[in-house]
Amino acid sequence: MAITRRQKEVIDFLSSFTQKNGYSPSYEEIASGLGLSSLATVHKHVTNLQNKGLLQRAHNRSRSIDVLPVRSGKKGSDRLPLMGRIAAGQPVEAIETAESISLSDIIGNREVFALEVRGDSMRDEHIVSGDYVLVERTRTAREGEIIVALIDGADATLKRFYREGSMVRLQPSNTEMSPIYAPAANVSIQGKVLGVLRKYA
Amino acid sequence: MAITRRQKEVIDFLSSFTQKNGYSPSYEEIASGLGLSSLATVHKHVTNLQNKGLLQRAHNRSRSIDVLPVRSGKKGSDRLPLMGRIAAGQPVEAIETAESISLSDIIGNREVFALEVRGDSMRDEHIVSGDYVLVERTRTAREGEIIVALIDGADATLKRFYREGSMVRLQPSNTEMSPIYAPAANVSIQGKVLGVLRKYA
DNA sequence: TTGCAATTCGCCTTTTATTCGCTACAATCA
DNA sequence: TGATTGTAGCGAATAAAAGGCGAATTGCAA
Repeated sequence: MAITRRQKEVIDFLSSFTQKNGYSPSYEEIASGLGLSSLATVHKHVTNLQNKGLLQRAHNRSRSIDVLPVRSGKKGSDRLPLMGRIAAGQPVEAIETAESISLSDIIGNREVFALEVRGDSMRDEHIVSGDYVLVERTRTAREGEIIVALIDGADATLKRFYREGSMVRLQPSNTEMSPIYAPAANVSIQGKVLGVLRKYA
Repeated sequence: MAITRRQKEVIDFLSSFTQKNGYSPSYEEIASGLGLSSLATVHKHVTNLQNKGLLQRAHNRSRSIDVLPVRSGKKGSDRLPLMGRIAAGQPVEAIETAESISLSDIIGNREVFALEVRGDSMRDEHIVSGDYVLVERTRTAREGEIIVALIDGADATLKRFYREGSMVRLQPSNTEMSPIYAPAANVSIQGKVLGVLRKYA
């Protein structure tokens, strides 16, 4: 069952609102959150999404919308069977499914968010424009880790982190680019990169 | 669970009062804590919340309210908030959570498996040893798609796919490597790559 | 048994959800 | 091609919860 771009926006708004406030939004709040002026439109969206099984709702009850946990496709969830290593000389279908992999293997219990990458500063690291980096929200980092840093409270960038006395060196992984040196006090670490996700069109 | 804004305020008051004093508040204390003037209103709130299973209470007993632990179960959701684009010149924490991303966005309802990549044949494509490619199981491919192919029933490789008459060209993305030419009949397509997942230690 | 807290009742206002009729667009199908 | 279906949107009218009140009543517990 297909989901439209707009419907995904609705779902995302619902879950982020509920996450933040501890209760679900009223239709009016949904409307203003999505830039709609008619409650009828909101109602239609919610009804459609309910019919698609993506959320639950009690009839005529205020703020009764529940976004259902991950809509798992036909089989299983977001967990993929790991079929083995490539170039192993065997037909892929012949390999027994022994392991599996999913985002949970990267996330663990940490607080993680995603960022879409723009620019080439980590190209030699094979992180390129359009990729999503999976970032654990943390304030500290160890030598050489890839981090998301905020410099002078203004520019967010993706770099490798090195400490040099009271200064910090933020090293791009691109031979054509120069490292950034800044006082440690001016660099605010937003998180460190746990993984990368890329989606081909 | 469906909960309204006011109900959450009530719950929050109850748990913080109980936390602070070691005993639950009387209805009068609840009323003054929430700015209410009628105990009937308090009673209605408490009754509603009890019906929703959020707290317990003994009938007609003073200060007998117990706030039940919230079954959160928030972990396990493989869906990550997408906070924005990096290098956009804005503090990451300032960006509103509007979208999200998860493996489902790549998988859809296709049949997908993962393969761990060995070797450098797609290095220029920024797919490197240790990455996991997410592969849709399919028998056909279009010009230029990245596929998993089995050559002569023996070697599974990751290459870009091009048709050239009755032959097939499998093109590595590595300037140091040469393409493989093979009769179409000897090449068995195992699937095509939808995405890449990388996990840092 | 008596006092204080909890419960119940009817009634009111505000908030929220639902429904109706209408336009427009895009994709699909015969 | 034209017809049909599904998504997306508007505003207005209606109905139902949710939230609130004061007063009367009940029921533990000292």
